[in-house]
Amino acid sequence: MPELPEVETIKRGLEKHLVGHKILEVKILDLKIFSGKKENLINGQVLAIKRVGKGLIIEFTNEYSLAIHVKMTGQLIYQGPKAMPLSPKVGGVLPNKHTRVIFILDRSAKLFYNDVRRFGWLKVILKNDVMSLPFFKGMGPEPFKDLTVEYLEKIFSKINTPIKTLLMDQAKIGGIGNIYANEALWQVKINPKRMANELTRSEVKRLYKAIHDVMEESIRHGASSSENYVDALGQEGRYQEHFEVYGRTGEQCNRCGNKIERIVIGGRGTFVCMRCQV
DNA sequence: ACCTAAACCTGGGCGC
DNA sequence: TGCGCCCAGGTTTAGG
Repeated sequence: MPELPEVETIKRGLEKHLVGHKILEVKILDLKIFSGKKENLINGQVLAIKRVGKGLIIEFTNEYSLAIHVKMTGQLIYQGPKAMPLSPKVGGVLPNKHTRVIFILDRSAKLFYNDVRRFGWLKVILKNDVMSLPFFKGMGPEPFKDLTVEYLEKIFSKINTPIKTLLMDQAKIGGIGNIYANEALWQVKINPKRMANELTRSEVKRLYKAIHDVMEESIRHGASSSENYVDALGQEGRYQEHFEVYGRTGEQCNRCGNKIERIVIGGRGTFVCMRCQV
């Protein structure tokens, strides 16, 4: 699922390829996922790309921004004039049947938004209003930015919910989703069912480091394409090859050899080694 | 206020 | 072959 490392990788790709382009035309193929006036983007030049949690913001030289959330199955793919082979997850050719928006750019380039499940959204909005969107407004501190051990100790101590559920709560911590919550907890041998307020100081400290470690490693490997994630050029990441627990039900734990189990916490699939995660 | 669970979607995998 | 069912899950919304 696109979480911080996946969205960060898309962001870096767009910074490299999309910045400087001008939008000539916007073709909206699915009204459900697009809001705001597309006219406000026409002839706008892309100035900067920002990421807030799992959300993206494309800023233009005029007073507008395009806020984007790809949710689970959204893909944002840039195609320059020289076509480059795309991952099979994109279907090889664009547009495909899941293409929801096509941005026609100057210099014979295009930007496609594909989304199988149609949960994602794109909003044209005044720059000054972006952070007042409910999604951005409620975002908690983020790894690699303003998240600190002291903050984690503070919120953990007063929240009575399983640690894994809390890690994925965007209002408390921005950017962590199911993959990295599972992976970080395995790294520090903490059972995802443990209540957040029962963690020791040392566990919180190690968890803080593990969150950064797994995400940094993921970004280094081009993020995770366990589902249909691809980067801004339609290429797959490789971090799924390094998963220790996520999606590995029935396989052996690389640390103790026990079988990885799938349990449900907060209505979400959770992967855990019941022997070494206590 | 705090916590849980359903709803939103579609395609893929499974059992029959 | 095909039908029905379950599952994936980030965020919002509704309910306890």
